[in-house]
Amino acid sequence: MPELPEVETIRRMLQPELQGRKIVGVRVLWERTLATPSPAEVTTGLPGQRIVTLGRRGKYLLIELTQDVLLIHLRMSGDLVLEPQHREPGKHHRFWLDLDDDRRLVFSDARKFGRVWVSAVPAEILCKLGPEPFDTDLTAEVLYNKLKRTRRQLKPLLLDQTFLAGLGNIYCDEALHLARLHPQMPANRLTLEQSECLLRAIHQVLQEGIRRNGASIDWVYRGGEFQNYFRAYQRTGHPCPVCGTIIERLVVGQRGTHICPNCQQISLTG
DNA sequence: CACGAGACCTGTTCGC
DNA sequence: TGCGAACAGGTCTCGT
Repeated sequence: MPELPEVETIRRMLQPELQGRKIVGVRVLWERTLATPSPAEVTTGLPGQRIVTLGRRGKYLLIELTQDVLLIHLRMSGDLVLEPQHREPGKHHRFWLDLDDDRRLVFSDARKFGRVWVSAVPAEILCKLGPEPFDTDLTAEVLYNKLKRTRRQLKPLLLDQTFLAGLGNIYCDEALHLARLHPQMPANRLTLEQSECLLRAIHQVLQEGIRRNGASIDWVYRGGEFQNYFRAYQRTGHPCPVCGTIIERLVVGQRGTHICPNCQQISLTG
C-alpha cells in the first residue's frame, strides 16, 4: 500500500497529535509484526519514553523517542490510527502504544506484511536505502550516472529501494507515464535529457501525491484523493490523458504495470 | 549480476 | 448464488 506520499501524509497528520506524548504501555497482538527486538524487551523498554518527533525515510515512518526510534514499515495494507484506549481491539490490530492522553496509536494491518523495529541505532535498519527522491544531492546528472551503470529494466530498478527510496507501484507507473518512458527500457539507454525528465516526473508525481494526501484505494481509506488523478495506474481500458490511446496493462517484474502504448515506446527513444 | 518464482498474508473482485 | 481464481500500494530469499 503506502508509498512515500502516503507515509509522508500519515507523518504530517500524526506529528501534532503525538509530539510530546509519553508512552505508558505497549501491546503486541501479532508477534511477527515486531521485527526486533522481542515483545518482552519492547513492552518493558518503551513505557516512560516520550515521543520527540516523527520522521520519514523512504517508506519508513520514524517515531523518534527520548532514547530509541520506532521504525514502522506499512508494506501493503498497514495503517496507523489513533483511538481511545477503552475501545475493543479491532480485527486487524497488530501492535499499539498506549499514550498518556488516554489514546492509543494502533498499527493496523490486514495482510500482516508490515513490520515494526525498535532500535537506538536506526541507521542499521535504514543503511541499505538509496537516496531520497527530494535530496538536493540527487541531481539529474547523478541520476543519469546511476542509470548508466545498469542494464536493468527501468520499472524494477525504480522500485528497488536500494536504488531510490520511496517509489512503489502507483507512483512508478505515474512517473514513467509522465516522463514518456517505457517501463521495460534498459536503464543505461537513457540520455541525460531523459534522466532529467524522469527526475522531474518523479518529483512532480510525489509532490502531487503529497498535496492530495496520498492515494486511497481498495478498502484502505485514509482521506487521500490522489486516486482520482491517476494518469495510467489502474486505468486499463481508459484513454490516455495525453493522447487518448487506450491504456494497457502488462506485467513487468511480476508487478501489474500500466502504460500508454503510444506515449511510452522503447523504440521512440532508441 | 539480473531475473523469475515463491513465500509471507488476508480481503475483494472477477469469471464461470 | 456459489466457488475458485486472480489480484492487491511491498520486500525477502532462493535458484538459475
